[in-house]
Amino acid sequence: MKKKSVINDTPVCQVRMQAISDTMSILSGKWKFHILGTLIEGNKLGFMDLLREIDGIGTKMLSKELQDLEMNQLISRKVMDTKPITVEYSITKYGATLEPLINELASWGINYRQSVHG
Amino acid sequence: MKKKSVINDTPVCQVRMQAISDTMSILSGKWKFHILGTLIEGNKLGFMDLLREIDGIGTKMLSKELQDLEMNQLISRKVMDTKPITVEYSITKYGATLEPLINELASWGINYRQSVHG
DNA sequence: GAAAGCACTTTCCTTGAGGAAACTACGTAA
DNA sequence: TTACGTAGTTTCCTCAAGGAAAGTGCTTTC
Repeated sequence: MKKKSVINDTPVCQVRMQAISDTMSILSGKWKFHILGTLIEGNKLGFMDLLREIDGIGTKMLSKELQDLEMNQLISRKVMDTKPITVEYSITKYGATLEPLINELASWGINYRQSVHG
Repeated sequence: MKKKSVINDTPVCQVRMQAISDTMSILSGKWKFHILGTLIEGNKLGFMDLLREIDGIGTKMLSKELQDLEMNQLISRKVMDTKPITVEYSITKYGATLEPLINELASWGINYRQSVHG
């Protein structure tokens, strides 16, 4: 019989572990943080704006990641009634709650770089 | 000629974006946060302890992820002079600086779950 | 001397993430 | 009428992440 875990076998740990998996699954992939970060900085942006802002991303991935983020209510998509139709992507109120997390991620990375090189 | 980005074209944004990529690259994969979280909770743990604590992980991935984390100075590996040799994995001082990030990740996930269901 | 525990490594395999390029569709400006 | 800008979708391809299972080497216990 397999031995049971000790540390992670408390309800609080299970919930925490599950929560981390949830968050990482919602924010999975190479581009989500970049898109969210750009939309937090830039307020309202079109598809082509995002394509230009986010260095290296292609149309397929941008389109797919935007759909994912919209599905999870982190960003909103609004089709504007302009001559060549334009789309406005913006961060939602809920998406904005990720700002502390993104800041933490960024500042940890900056410190890491300094401690490795400096 | 390709238009330039506007929002992300400031040095501070470039640095932030790079920092986020750095952090995510160090903490990439399915298991790093679970391993780090468990070691923060559990202090000193052996290979088999971790295998039991982290639900679903296999020996190959555990071994590989532990090597990654050790290489990046986030955990330390100490071979003990016991009869069947045992190994003590523990979080380093530097690895412990990830605690706020992990907490933020966990609490965001918990809030997300509540706001979706509750 | 057989089994079981520790700590891994190796091999083989599948799936999915992600990139490149082409294509759709509509409207405007030159 | 040709080109450009908007906003994507579709197809094809590759590579790396990750899982399963078996093997390695050592030691202690039954």
